[in-house]
Amino acid sequence: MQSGPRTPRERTTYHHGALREALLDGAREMLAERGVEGFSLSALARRLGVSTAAPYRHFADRDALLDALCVEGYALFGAALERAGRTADDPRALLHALGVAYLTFAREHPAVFGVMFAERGDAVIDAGAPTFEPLVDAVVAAQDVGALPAGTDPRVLSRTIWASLHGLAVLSRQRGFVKLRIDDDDEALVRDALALLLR
Amino acid sequence: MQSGPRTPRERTTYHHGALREALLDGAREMLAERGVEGFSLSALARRLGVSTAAPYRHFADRDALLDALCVEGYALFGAALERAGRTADDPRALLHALGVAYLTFAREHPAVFGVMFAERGDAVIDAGAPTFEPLVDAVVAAQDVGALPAGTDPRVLSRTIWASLHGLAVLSRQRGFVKLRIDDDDEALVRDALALLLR
DNA sequence: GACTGCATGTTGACGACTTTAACATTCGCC
DNA sequence: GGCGAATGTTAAAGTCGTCAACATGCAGTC
Repeated sequence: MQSGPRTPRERTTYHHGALREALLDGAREMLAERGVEGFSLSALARRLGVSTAAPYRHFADRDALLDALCVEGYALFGAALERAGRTADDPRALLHALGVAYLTFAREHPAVFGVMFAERGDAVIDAGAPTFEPLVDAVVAAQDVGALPAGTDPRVLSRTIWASLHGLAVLSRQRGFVKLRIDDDDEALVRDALALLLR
Repeated sequence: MQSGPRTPRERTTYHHGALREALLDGAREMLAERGVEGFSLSALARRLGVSTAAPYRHFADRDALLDALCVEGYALFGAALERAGRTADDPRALLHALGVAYLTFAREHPAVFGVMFAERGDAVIDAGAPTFEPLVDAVVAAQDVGALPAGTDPRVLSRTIWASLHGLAVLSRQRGFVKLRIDDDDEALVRDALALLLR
């Protein structure tokens, strides 16, 4: 009756007891260890000491499990952004904190981050919607103090800043900046980007 | 002795004659039609009317074929950027043209673009290096006319602008901006971004 | 407390995929 | 003309995703 095991673990009970959570936990681990390409439902079931058909009692298919992980990821991501935002008072510092949190999340959960922003169903996209609200709020605050042009649609500004952060996250995650022969940390990446974006 | 067929095509000769090119062409098509997930070496071989083992005479494995496609893609991408750059004289117009070309390439070759910037080997990353030189050159030119701060390392500026464009490309490609309820075209995305980045 | 239904697991199988080893054919060169 | 290397084929192993048929046990009812 114990909960999700982490290594190929033999069960005494016929029912696992908490397979759904164990699948999510295990999938998260396997994703972190092997990446999306190396993620296999069969291997996951094996690791949990359960038959390869068992996961289908909890998820329609492999993609549904990944979708669930995405939704979970968006919640984590949104929480991280919101937490980071609370420490800052100045709108510039706020945007900086959000940016660093953005890159940090991408660096700490590279596989989940990758899956979250890969081609997924509409349900996943909808789940992601609230995640980025802190960013829009911060942009509006920055407009109020003149750090961003007041006359422009805040959604347009948010989109640009979001894209900049996202691009930094994606490119640094896959060592894209190696091509420019600079290898700065998240802090510097965000600082330099905001130096250009804000006034 | 004819070259690569596009549909399951029967051959009269034992040797295909141009299997390597046919594989690359076919892979490009299949990638465009079905995306990376839907890309299968077996299906490709079948479509070319060749055994499933045949591709292994030309590529070490599935990934090697995709790598080759990436290298090809970088060349195409770089050429597109360079071509777009030639039409503009003003550095601001130059950056704008490069940006639009960036988004256009991502939109027209979404699958290849995705593979190019997915986690790939070092060889692929090296192959991508020259692709982004036009961008660095344009940044320097923009510094000269005061559109970008002159005192800053151009590589740092390039990195920021590159990330912005890349983020725009990635997020608009996967409908990320749906969350902000705006659905502009590439032109508008780039214009708004550069309005913030340049002075 | 036995009965029963539903959630949850297992078994076994199918078809597709990647990859390899062993064998066949042909091209190009001496 | 002959021969080796390049390029195909066949057959197989091993993995994976998925499903149908069957087994088990938990929960609630009489």
